[in-house]
Amino acid sequence: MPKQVDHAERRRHLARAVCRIIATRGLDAVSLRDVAAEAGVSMGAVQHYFKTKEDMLVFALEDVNERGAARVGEYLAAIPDAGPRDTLRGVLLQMLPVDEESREAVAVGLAFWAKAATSPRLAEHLREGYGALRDLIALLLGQSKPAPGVDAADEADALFALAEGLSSHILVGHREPATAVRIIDAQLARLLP
Amino acid sequence: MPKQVDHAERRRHLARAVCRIIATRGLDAVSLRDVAAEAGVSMGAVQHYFKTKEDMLVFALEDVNERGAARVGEYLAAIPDAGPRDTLRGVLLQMLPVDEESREAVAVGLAFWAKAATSPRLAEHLREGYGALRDLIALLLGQSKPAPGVDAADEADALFALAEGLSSHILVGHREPATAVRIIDAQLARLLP
DNA sequence: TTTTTTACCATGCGACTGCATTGTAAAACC
DNA sequence: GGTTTTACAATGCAGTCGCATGGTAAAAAA
Repeated sequence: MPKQVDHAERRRHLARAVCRIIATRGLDAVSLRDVAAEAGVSMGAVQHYFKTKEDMLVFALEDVNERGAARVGEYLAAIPDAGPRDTLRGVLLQMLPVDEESREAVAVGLAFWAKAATSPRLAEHLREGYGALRDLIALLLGQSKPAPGVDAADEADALFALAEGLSSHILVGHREPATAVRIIDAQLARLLP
Repeated sequence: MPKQVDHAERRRHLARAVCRIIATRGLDAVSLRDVAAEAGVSMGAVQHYFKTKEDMLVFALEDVNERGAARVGEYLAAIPDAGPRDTLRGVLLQMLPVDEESREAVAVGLAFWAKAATSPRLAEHLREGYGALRDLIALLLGQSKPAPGVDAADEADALFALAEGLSSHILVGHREPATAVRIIDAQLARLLP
């Protein structure tokens, strides 16, 4: 065998190149050649690590989801003594594209979301990725002593959809992050008086 | 000149073929040849009516937005004596993909929305298209005697983003329309007691 | 040392792309 | 009735695409 190589790490390296291209030039600008160039390897290397282009895209989606989950995990670990309400607020605000990293994550997510409308396979992968986040929101909401008559599951879906919609608006430049923060705070104030 | 032809009508005919392809196979499956086949014309005809592919896509976006606005207009005309609150609810529910027509509109909108993340020109077109709808929501919300402390502009943005997010979830099969209706009703109940 | 396996790289191929070009039939205009 | 203009149709072209193929260098396994 040739020089020992961390297979998974090389794949993540390529996945990040994919995400960078998606965030800057869009999903349909992703070609095997451009990914290779962006990652600084030859095209043969890309083919070596991914059997097909679709495999590469699916892996990139899983990777960006994992990184997003890791970010949320780090955030939660950094505020161990926060109450569920503040934690919930923090998690929701982390979904917004405010810096380059989160902007990229949201752009990639939106691109795949659109593609999932006509691809059941991608839709299933998205459900896996976003399900955990929605469950976390529902859990935190339930722990936050919501106002009477509040259905935790439905309201978690609502908060999730709201944050996603706001993220899209910010991403294309129609709204400012500050507006989204105000809206989310107003919503939390109504849900958790 | 050859047989007199309604130029605008022919363009709309092609635009609808574009939207059908986007809704069933995705935005990147749109090629001039496929559009021609879907519309039942030759490829030369498509080139005759649109100088470039991008022009065709932009026109298709404007057309689907116009049709959406027309639908809302018809809905409003059909319930002339409804109160602003019921009207608001009706408009929001019209944004959800419940039948084939609305599903197509949402799929096309989502596809362009994702593309707008990396295309300022498309982002501007989207803003024009969605701005009127958001203003309508804000107007209806203001007329509905909202609860004290409610910022009509922010809450219109919130309702808009919420309906959009829910629409995406329904579109990819993650949620049922009934869930979205429940969530929107709960939100309206909180805003307009 | 020989063999095998891994990690690439370079190249080529057929399919497809948007777009330009050219041709043609028909109807409005002079 | 000839001319011009419009509405297509057919074809060609350069470029790009995903993917298959074949080769090479290196290191683990024998």
